[in-house]
Amino acid sequence: MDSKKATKEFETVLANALKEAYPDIRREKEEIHVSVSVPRAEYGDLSSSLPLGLARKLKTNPGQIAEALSKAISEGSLLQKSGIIGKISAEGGYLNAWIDEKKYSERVLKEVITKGQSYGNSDEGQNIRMIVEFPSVNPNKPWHIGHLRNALLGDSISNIFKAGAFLVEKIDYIDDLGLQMAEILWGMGIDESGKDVKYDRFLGEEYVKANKKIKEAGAEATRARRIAERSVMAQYETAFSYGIYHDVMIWESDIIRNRLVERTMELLREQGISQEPKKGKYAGCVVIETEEKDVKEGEEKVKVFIRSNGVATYIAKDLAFHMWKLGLIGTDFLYRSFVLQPNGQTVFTTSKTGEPIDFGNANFSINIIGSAQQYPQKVLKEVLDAVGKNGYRVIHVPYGEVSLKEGSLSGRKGGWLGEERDYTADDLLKEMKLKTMEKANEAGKNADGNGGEVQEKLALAAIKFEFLRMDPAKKIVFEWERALDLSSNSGPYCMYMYARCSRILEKTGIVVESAIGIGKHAKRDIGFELVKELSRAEEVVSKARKEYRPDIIAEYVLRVSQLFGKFYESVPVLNAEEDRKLRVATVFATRQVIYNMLGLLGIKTLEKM
RNA sequence: GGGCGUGUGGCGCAACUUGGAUAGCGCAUCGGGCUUCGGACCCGAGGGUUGCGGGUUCAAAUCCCGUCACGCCCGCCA
Repeated sequence: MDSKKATKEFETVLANALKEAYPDIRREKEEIHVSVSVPRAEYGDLSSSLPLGLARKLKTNPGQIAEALSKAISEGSLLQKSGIIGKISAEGGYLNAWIDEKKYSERVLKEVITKGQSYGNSDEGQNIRMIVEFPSVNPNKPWHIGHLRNALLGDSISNIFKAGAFLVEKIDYIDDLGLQMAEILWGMGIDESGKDVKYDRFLGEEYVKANKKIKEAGAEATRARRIAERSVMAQYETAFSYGIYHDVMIWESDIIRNRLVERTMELLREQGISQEPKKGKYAGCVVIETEEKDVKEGEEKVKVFIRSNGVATYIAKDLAFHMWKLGLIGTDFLYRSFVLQPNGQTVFTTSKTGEPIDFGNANFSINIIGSAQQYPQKVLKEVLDAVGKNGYRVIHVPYGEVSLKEGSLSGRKGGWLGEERDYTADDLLKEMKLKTMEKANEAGKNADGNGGEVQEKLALAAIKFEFLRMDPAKKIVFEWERALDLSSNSGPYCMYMYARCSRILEKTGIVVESAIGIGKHAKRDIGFELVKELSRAEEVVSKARKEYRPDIIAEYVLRVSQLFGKFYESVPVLNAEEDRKLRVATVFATRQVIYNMLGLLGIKTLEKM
């Protein structure tokens, strides 16, 4: 019994009433559908503004139309006995529907209890294969809080799609060839001979040489890879501490070594998508014309894919990567285990030696990439569109930058380096643990009775909830004071409500399954409000999936928790006289919904805290 | 110059895609509530011309046009 069914029933009644009362008027199902909403409690459980919409057409005032429809419903006995809508009334141009509390409560609670951990899931994905790419941090620095936001979004969106029966592959792209890696090697002491030539020229030459060497799997490339792998291993320690896991990492050096770029460019040339200007500014490059005009130059704007020195640009490598993701180009990638993750699953990596595994070949890819990269992502989509009319299969989920009051977190400038504590994912977790510990001591609880596990989970919940509860599009200005504020709008708050549910259930001794069918009074109280909210889970998760927005789920689980908080204070469960079993079932279902929804955010619950 | 995003009580956010009845939540402020299932809780109060100006509509935070502010992007970089 999800909320959609109640809405649907109401819509059918409305459609039939319309047919009865105004046979000449035609309204699309969709129109009736959008007129239905959830009003304030005093106006019932569902409300339709249909009469307001018809007023103009019928040249009658909305109140009369509502009355006429209401009359048609009662006289035509349009409310079915087996249905869950018990009453409909007309008021101020609206038609309001009241749900039968007892029937609805029983059906909703039964469904939650029966489905358990899969409540809220759907099968809309039909086992479609998809990729979520995140966070693809360069292997030359620790994850800062901006990378963390990316990773948390990617992880949660993966969960949300898995809950929709999609086959999700979590991929991390490791750029071990970029300038940043070169800079590191440089810093670590590359031969600086050649100082007699112009410095920029020397640098450029070295860069070309480095790219060549990598193709040949030369010594420097091996060294770069070794350093990068060590760095990624360290970054993954951070990921693991946050419960973030991947399926496979794709290394840029392996994309180059497997000649994916060349093969992609060949394909583009064959299809006449790319051009090779013989003269002018782009002589010697391989370029693709874009749809827009370059205002400054007054000529066609082009994107360079292969530079005149023969080296592929970022966009070319990214295109090749996506051709692979979508199975548009063959691959000889070999994989080996990178490390066994704490969740028991191995994360694989592309490698020079290993075995072929069936990664990639996805129907679509969701890329969690900062909104600053919307332009290159758009170009990528356009080119993919031209190649195989498949551009729509790349979905860019842009998220707002995380910055500091004093400026950016730039890796290059070291903005992530703080004075006392860094703005890294590691330090944030450390600080949050201290904070939850402090809070526990204030409340007189034994803070580290479980070897710090409780504080660890609470700290993770606080951080994850804080980062996921707002629309990804919004940018975040990070401040320690606010980040460490454990207010009521938080992960720990939801966990607290969950723990309270657990506590009650521990004491009831009722077999929950038997609670069904025994609700006698199911009054229109806060408990019913709660049940109605619980019924929305699938609808909510589905919306979050459609919009790539975990914040919708955070908002929902917070609402459920708040309603439970009120329920808990005002309605006795253990000492209930009439509705004890129904209330126990409500508690059980609430606990399940909080568990499932927090799970989608990557947050683990605690039985006691 | 062009593109994208954001703008909602002092602060942080929700509602905008699909226009509906009194714009929700938290923090902060003020005032209440532990003999009852866990106080990391609950109840109440004050605080809003939804950046600004037009338009459409019976009805606009929501749709349209304009405008302002802030951020990001528009390189043979990555």
